[in-house]
Amino acid sequence: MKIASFNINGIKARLPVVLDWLKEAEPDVAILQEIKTVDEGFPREPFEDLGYNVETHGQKSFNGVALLSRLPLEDVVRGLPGAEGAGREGVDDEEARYIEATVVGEKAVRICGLYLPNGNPAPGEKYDYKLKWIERLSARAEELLRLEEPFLMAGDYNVIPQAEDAARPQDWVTDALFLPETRAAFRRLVHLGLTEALRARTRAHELYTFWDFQRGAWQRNDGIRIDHFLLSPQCADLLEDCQIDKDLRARDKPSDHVPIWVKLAA
DNA sequence: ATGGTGGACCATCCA
Repeated sequence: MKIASFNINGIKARLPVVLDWLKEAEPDVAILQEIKTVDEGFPREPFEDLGYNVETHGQKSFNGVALLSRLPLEDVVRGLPGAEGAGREGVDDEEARYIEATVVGEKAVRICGLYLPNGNPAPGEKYDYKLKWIERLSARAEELLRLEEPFLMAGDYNVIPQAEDAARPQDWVTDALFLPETRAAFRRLVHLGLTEALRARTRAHELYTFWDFQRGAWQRNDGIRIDHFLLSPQCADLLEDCQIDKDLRARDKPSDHVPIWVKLAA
């Protein structure tokens, strides 16, 4: 089973790119972030025409996540638990950033798709919200780990785990994506017992998933690795491959992110 | 210190 994650930065602007990618990459499951539309505004038909079931958790203009799957998506849950009092002043979790569903192939895999808050500027309300969001995600991971079944949490974490995951780490030292407190929170999540799929497959450097639209970041390969797959132990046992589709960034009207995918024996 | 680009959408917010 091939499962891909892609922050598409707006489905309305990215529809041709995403459809072309699906036809080429042929993932069984696609986890999308930043659809930037309400559920009713998501163009379901072109994806259904490619054989995908579609589940969305959207909002107007910002954020929004979706799951596409050739196999049925079962037990869909929208939103990350524990939003009570976790939001910024007056915001809470109207921010649509999380969706879960189960896909049953040879084995059942629980798929958690997430768009973790950016958190800038830090310090501030937005950064507090980001750190709380990671703690809520960790609490959900602990719940799922108790089941001792295959699950994965994938998406745009907005976390640069280590200096080697940025072309210019010195440019990010005061940024919410790379602050020590951010990296420590991400490390605590992983250390609950999850496996970071890409690093389980390679220690190679210059493996990035995001290049800013500004300052010619792509042309200078000034990238960062912030899109991740975290696997439960039972899921990690099924891991066959994990790669980044870097070439998507060079196309017309690209997203600022590129897809990352895993292959599971499931 | 600022503005550089891009998306959603129409006055700015977010990244």
